[in-house]
Amino acid sequence: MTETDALIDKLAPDTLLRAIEPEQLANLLRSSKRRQLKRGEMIISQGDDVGDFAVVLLSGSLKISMVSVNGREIILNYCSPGDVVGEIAMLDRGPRTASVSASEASEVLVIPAPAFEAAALSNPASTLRLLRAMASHIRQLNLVVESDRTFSMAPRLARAMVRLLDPENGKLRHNPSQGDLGAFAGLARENVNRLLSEWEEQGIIAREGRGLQVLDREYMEFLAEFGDD
Amino acid sequence: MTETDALIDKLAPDTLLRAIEPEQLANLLRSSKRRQLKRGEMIISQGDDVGDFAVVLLSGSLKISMVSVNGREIILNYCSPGDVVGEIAMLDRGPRTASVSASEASEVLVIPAPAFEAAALSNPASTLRLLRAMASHIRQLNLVVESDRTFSMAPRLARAMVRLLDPENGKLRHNPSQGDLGAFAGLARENVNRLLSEWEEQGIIAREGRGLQVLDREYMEFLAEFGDD
DNA sequence: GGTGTGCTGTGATGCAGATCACTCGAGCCG
DNA sequence: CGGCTCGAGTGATCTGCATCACAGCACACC
Repeated sequence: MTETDALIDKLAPDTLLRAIEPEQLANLLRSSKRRQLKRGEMIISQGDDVGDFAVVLLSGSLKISMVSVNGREIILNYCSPGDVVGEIAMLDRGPRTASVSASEASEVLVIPAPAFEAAALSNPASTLRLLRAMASHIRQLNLVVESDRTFSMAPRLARAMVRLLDPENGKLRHNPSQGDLGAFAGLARENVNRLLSEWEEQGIIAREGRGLQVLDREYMEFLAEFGDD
Repeated sequence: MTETDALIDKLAPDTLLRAIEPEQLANLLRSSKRRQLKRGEMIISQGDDVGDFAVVLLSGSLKISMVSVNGREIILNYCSPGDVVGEIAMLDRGPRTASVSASEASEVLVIPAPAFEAAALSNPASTLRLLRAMASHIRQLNLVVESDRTFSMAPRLARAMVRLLDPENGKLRHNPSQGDLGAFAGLARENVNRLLSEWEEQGIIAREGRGLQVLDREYMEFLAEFGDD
């Protein structure tokens, strides 16, 4: 338990858990379970029809994805430590419409609905933080719809890459494969490949084995914002 | 003021405003302004960089849309009385990334951010209602991304029409033109036309002037859920 | 060593759906 | 009234991107 406390202390300062009063937090930790996930392991499966818990990522990285009826995988988002997942089905009491799995070995906190709600509502600061996080999520999704509908491949991929970009070092977080990038940005793996090759040739990105490095961030962000028409 | 009270009483029983305690509600009404909108009039414009108010629709119907850089209009959603709009930019304090306009003569309540937050947070029931509404919104958007990416025209249009369907009478709410339907479902107006003609021929829908009536709802919902592959 | 299994790289082909280019009818108004 | 704008309807064309069909490569596991 104290290790968890330690972990939480290490989280980014603006995460939901950090906004909860110490005593409420202790409460929440008491009723939650920590769980270790191996790479690829699922914590939430699309189709489960009771979503009575939420998950907070403590360390590692999670992938939120859904498989549509025709069998194609869509990666909705990646998560970093401090992020909350699974709140949607928990809050609106609907079925799980997406899966969550570990994209690398991870540690999570599994919080039962009542404990989560109690903690989130326990003080206005944490409630507002949750509301703001959900608001940003909606804004983000609106942008995804916009680019899916009106952008061509290149700017769509650029937008996906900017979303994954680590501002610190210009590398992509979560180390997605080309296939993953395709599922995230909404284009075929083959075309991801072609675009990356092209960008590498132009010196916009560099590839070192599995990882991608964005060299010309200006250009990338321009493309992500305005397309190439 | 009392007229507004009367209006609110007439709203569907499960709207956000109805979940607020009477005294808080009175408070909120005091600091808010009612406003009449003519058909087409805008209440929120994409690009405004302060979003310090939210809007509750009292009567009429609103259209939430955005224009992407390449000039195409995307209709994100339609709203019915009782719905809240503009909370996203208000909550996360970002710029307005979408516009809201009246798709018919409407009456709205314009609520300043502080009053809105105070009211929403004033009791757990209203907070939870707001959280749930936002959760459903996110779920809905995930489905939109799914269909945009993996469905062909017909099921995409079907999904859009099901979203607009009034379960009472099988008609479409908000009377969208074919162009609107296209912007809502993500396909070209010409193709909306072709699909509607086809469906009319097959007796799945009927057209009476501007309005659309869904005759075979089973079929429509099947298409919307499973596509046609 | 051999034989998976997963990711990458690249050409050739096909097609769904956007776009273009119209016509036609229905208000609406100066 | 003629001229306007706005929506519906419908063919012909064009093209971006998915799909198919490979080949090469690293790394694991027996």
